[in-house]
Amino acid sequence: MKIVTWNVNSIRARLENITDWLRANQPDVVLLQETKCQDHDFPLEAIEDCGYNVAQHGQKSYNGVAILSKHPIDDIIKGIPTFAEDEQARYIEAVTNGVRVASVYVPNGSDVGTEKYDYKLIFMARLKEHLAATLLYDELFAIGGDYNIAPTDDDVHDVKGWHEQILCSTPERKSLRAILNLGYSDAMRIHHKGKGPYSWWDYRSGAWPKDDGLRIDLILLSPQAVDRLAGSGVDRDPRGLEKASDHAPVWCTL
DNA sequence: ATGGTAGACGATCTA
Repeated sequence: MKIVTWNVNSIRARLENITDWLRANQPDVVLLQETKCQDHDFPLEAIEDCGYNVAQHGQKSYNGVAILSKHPIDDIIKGIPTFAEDEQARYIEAVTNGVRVASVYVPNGSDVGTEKYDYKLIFMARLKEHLAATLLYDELFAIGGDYNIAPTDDDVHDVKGWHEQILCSTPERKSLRAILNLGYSDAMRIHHKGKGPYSWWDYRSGAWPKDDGLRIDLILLSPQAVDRLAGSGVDRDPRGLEKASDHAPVWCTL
């Protein structure tokens, strides 16, 4: 069973890239972030024509998350249950093919010390509370998403340039460590040690040709899921295409 | 301290 997380930076602007990739790669489940549309504007037919069921939690202009699955999708939860007051569409969870899956779009945080940064840390604390509670179900559980946090310096091309900057600051990394410390694993790091690979390259300043990237897109797995983990990786190819998202798909197989 | 690019949307905001 192949599970993918992909920040597509607008599903409507990226539709052909996405459907081409779905047809070529045939993953079982795709966890999307930054769909950037309300539910009624989601290109449902085009995705269904690729063979997928859809669960979505969208909003106008910004954010928006979705779950695509070749299997039936049940028990859909929209928003983090421990963060009911959150007005932004950044979390969706469901059960499909016997696996609980979630798509999360963690706030970017803008700059260290800003109001948006505070919101990011609150979001991470609420996410941790929910994941702690869900861990007690002892299920196969995969939480894929754009965490907007590079876990360690190995996940950063330009370590000096990003030192204590947004996406790399110590409080952000601690908030992610706190989730891992509950008992979740960063799937990619089971198979890939050392520097890289990255999952996001800024559109600005020609980051992609220089491979000046960060690994901020992760799939976290419950212990039960890690026991079934077979492989993981980043598919860099879609990042090099015309009209590419600034993020590449990150995958694992159970 | 700023700028660089992209998307939604229709002036800026977010990333």
